[in-house]
Amino acid sequence: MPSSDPRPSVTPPMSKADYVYGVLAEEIRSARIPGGTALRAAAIARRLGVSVTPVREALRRLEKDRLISYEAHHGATVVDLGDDALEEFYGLRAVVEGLGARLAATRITPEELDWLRELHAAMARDAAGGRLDRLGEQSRHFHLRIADIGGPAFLGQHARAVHDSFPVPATASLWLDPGQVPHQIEAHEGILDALERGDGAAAERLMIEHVRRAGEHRRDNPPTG
Amino acid sequence: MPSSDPRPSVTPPMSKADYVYGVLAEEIRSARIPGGTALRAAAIARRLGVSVTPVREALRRLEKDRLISYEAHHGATVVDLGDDALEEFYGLRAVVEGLGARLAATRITPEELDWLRELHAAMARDAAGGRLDRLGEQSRHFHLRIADIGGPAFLGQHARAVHDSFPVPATASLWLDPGQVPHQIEAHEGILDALERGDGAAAERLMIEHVRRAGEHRRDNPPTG
DNA sequence: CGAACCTATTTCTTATACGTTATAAGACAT
DNA sequence: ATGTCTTATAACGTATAAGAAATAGGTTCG
Repeated sequence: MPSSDPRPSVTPPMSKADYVYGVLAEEIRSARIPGGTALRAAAIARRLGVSVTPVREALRRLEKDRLISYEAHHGATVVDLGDDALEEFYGLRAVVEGLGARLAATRITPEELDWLRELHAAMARDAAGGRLDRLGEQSRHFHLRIADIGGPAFLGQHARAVHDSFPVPATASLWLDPGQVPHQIEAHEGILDALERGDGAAAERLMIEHVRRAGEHRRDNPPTG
Repeated sequence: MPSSDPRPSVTPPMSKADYVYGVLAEEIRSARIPGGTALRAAAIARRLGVSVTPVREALRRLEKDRLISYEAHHGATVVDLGDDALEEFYGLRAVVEGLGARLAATRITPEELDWLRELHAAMARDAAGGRLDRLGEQSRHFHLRIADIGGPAFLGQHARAVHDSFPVPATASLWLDPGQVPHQIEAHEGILDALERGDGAAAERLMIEHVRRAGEHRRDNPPTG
């Protein structure tokens, strides 16, 4: 990955609520905590060595992320979404990130394009070298960066919200399938070319097809776990 | 509005956190609390007669709604979004609700279509009778219901999140402009016809055009506040 | 005169205690 | 024997208070 990621490398001291939120979000998104699991605030507080107050705040945030459902006086439960939701997830990602790509084509700067090209080259190197384990996370950065460029004020954050609101076990990543990786790399390259040409319509179409294809592959190849 | 709204008419006792959240969300979305305002938790707690604990939970939820921004040890600030965000907001709504309409065309039931037709008839009556003040809220139900029908498991909730994540002063509603109302009513009717025909492509196209047009009108007619 | 530092104040952040509600097991009446 | 009511328990919801961090104002040193 390029090193010019603008996020601060020295993170401010994390509050305990942020810490709890980060831990639980990662465990739920990676499906290490499976859907349907009941989350008891007191137990989480004991496990992470904090009181229940920051745990409650973390649970409220996860509820807004649609990763847990909350019922008054009953507790929190990790959401359990079926195949219908999976199809909607990829359909929504397609149109949202497609819009981001279309807008990005008209306002991307050479520096931003270089950053994406660098990231893409790193992915191509990893793919050629068989280092498939990093590709999923790098692809996430690729997609969300384009959405941020196309819609820095509003769209990018919503694209991130959509992207992070669906629990996907790591074993379900398209990028772990050696037969699929070349096609994905090629799709990314086509999108980059469209962005460089300033061809918003093509960028949108290619992004939509790319994400839809990922959804179809995910549907036909359920996670092994 | 039709009376067959499936939500329970007897609402469970609202928690204080829900109460605080509801009050603040309404005040921010209606722009009664303008963008850039600093929100102090203790002051809110005093004003609403609760302690800071439920206030903090409400603020965390509003942060996830992107109605406020939160900075550690500094406090919450009502978001202040510019014209760029406005354009992104309507663009995002267009593609998300367009996808909802496309999916809805293939799975809408006669009962659901009847409900929408009833709502539409009520809007047409109010429009003809000059009762423009209700149209904005009714239109919100119209759009979100279609999204819920098209994507009941996932898409509908995200459409709602997008719709509610942008502060729009009541004075900015398209539906208060008597010159625009007939066009909007006509657009809704065209969408309903496409849904009835099961023509997903047309429903998506019409919904996108409808929302985009609303965004353009909003851009050319800033709120009078 | 300006910049850096210290301190007082304000506000957020967390922990703890108490009240409230849901759930399930057991007793009682039918 | 079954259905309902009672009660015990466990979990959530809220208030309060103590602790931590950031900001502003004044002071001191260069």
